[in-house]
Amino acid sequence: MRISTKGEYGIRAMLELALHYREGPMALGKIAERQAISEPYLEQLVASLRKAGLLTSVRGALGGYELTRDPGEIAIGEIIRALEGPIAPMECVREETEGLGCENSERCATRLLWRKLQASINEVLDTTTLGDLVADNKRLNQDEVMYYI
Amino acid sequence: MRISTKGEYGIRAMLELALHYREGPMALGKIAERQAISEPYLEQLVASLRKAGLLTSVRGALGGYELTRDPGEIAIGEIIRALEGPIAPMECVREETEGLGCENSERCATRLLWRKLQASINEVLDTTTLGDLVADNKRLNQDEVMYYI
DNA sequence: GTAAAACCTAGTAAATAGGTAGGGATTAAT
DNA sequence: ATTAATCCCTACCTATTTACTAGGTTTTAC
Repeated sequence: MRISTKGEYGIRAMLELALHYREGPMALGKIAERQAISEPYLEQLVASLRKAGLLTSVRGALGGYELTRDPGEIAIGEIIRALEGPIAPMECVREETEGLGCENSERCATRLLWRKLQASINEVLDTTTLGDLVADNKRLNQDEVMYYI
Repeated sequence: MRISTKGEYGIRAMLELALHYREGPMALGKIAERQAISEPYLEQLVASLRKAGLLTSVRGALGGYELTRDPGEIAIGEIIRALEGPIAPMECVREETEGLGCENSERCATRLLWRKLQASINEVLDTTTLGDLVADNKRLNQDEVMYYI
């Protein structure tokens, strides 16, 4: 039950962009530096986020990345799914492959448990937005400084 | 965010024992057969469950395993933790290593998120017991047959 | 004493995680 | 027009974890 560095770095990068929303594109090198993440690695993650429509890029000199929507409109769940795939504690509750692999899934007690767990995780990740993190960060630090893990 | 086969198999094995609670020790071979799990592999998982005090063994011929407590008193979270370690979506919210690794964790907005997620997962896993799964199984199948994933 | 069972340790193949390397394409500034 | 900065893309690599298998020892009912 662990979120990998993909999800972690992705959220940190998106939070960095959220803290500088509407300030024009931010270069990947700057994001990587401020968040102490390997730039070429972050590049791959950002590519997934772009394909998922969560951010857009501006190419060329002075280019960079920016959020496509207001931070308050971007749920953490979207970021996690873009980077780590569907949120499912067990294969049998993954929407894409439902029904496949187990014949009696409709009468399976443990599957009910996994569903409950999945719903609980989704609830947290889909009701929390980048905007919430920005607000929390402001409250915890009283300035623009962002402390990362 | 996946539970591995350790947790899955462990829960299925424990549920099998719960379905036959107070019927005397059940041989590992029988559990493995009924749940279609590799017996030598299950052996290792069961060793962890025994060390965690969730089941006891009876050695020798006619031996086997049985739950140490009533199924209603064994939370799913205990089983998962015994087999997969502490439940923590991120390293920084693992009780054992709190504070280590990150200096500003007390002012970290993303850590708040991980805490919320962790609490949500724990809530489900610690309020659901093997007894609940037994009841669900009975309701879903109206007999002693157990359908597994 | 024999068979059935739990117990224990080591090894191993495949997948996943967490990167690195190196080049190509696009564009602002000069 | 050139340069420098930047995004874009693919391939590769290493360590760890996962999910087992193999082969033995010990205990106990019969």
